Amino acid sequence: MKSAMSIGEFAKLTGVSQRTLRYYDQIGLMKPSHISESGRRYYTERDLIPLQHIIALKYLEYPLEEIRIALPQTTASLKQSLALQKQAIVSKQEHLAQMLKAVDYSLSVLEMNEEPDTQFITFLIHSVIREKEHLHWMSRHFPQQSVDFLTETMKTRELEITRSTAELMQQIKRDLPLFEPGHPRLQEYADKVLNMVKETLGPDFHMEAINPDAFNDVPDLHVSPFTAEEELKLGEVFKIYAERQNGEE
Amino acid sequence: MKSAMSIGEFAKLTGVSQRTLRYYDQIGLMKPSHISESGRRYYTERDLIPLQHIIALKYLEYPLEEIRIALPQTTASLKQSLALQKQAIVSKQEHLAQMLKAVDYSLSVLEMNEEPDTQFITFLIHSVIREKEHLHWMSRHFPQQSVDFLTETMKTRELEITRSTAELMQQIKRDLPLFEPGHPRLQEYADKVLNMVKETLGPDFHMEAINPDAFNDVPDLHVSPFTAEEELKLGEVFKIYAERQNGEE
DNA sequence: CGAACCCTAACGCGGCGTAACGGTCC
DNA sequence: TGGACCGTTACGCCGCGTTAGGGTTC
Repeated sequence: MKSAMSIGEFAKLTGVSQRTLRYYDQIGLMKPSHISESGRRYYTERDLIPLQHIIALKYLEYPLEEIRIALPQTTASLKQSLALQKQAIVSKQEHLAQMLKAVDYSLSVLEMNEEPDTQFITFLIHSVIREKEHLHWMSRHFPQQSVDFLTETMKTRELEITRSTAELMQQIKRDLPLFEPGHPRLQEYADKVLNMVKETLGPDFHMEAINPDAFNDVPDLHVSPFTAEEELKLGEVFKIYAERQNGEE
Repeated sequence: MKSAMSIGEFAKLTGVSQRTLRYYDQIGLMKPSHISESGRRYYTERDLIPLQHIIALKYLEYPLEEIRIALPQTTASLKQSLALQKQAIVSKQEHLAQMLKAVDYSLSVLEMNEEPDTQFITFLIHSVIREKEHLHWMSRHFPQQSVDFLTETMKTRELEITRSTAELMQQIKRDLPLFEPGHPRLQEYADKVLNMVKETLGPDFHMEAINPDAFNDVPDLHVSPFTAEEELKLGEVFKIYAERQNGEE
């Protein structure tokens, strides 16, 4: 029975640093079994148990203050506290899943082309950040049918759709300054955009059904893949596209 | 064009606090477009773009210092940096999955019985913390066949096995002080334990094949569901069990 | 006696929140 | 002129790591 250890020995035995042990002593979380007259801390095997408790709860990311409270707790409150902690873990997992999605989008766009735009990456990440708000906004302003269609589509084809949308936007950004709004190249892009919209929102979706006021209400203000100038020119492109469509019919 | 905003207006517009904007100014991460003679900060719409970049990278949990470096970066290094960030996210996810497992074990044990033991919960959490080391230790000292069997079993029946193991240990802890080592109740427990071992390590596993020295090498020292006294008494129980087995055959 | 250990005190980290106290704008 | 805004300065948070400077043990 090696009953009394110095702080150094105890630290080696447990893998907890001397500084940490002194800190736990200081905040009253765990005091050593004995303290000599000269102030030296001596630990025994009995100190292992509370320390292992602390390590276990720290692993679950309890703050030290909570650990102090939780250590001498009853079953009921322990259960409750663990349930809370579980909730916290789950929401962190959700957060991480979102982050992972954002990174994956960004990486797949970066791999796609030579000269990517940081603004574009930013846009992608923001579209993940604001995903929930966007959906909420849509369910306020778009027909329920379209929202359902989108949710369904996203479940299975999210990465694919994000990628091709991103690719299309990049092409538009590249060619927009090179051609007139009426040029076949840009008109083709307009057509592609509308097809993508139909693909994601369903064939029954029509832009005309949306109240234009809805767009004054868009949540993530000012985060767009396009500059103000680009958006203006794009507006012209779509105007011409609409006119030609009406003319043909 | 409302081009110049005070810090208050800009904060409302972007949802970023005044304190944060001043802090970003202070550390040179993002300075306002203009500063008046009296020292007031004025922001314009142009300031939105770098701020959105910052928000996006913060979302990916980049530290501010990295953001400052990353903002004017080339494609190649941006890609590399994102790949690193992805790695970090994935390992955090793994960590969270482990935490979740630990909490779930603990909760399922707490739900199982009336009078649970904090030491027992601690043991469960530590068994998750040390999972990898345990497996590594086993692959050094146990036959490969048994390790493979265990890995396979765990893939499908982990929670179930953990639960029943926990239940058995709790029963043992409860009855151990009440009976003599040779008592049928305790002998039955010994039998159950050996059956559980066979169930998880495979029917071909035999304790005698293991070098006793292996147990001087166990990684998570001193974290056991039993006290030293309990372990001693348990030793006697198993000794008697082994003698009776040999006698019968 | 000296090396190896121990002690306390104090700063630093990151990203702000939150006073406290005073100047500036309309 | 007064109230709403703005400014700087500085402490606090959390869980220690990391000196710095000195005492104790064998």
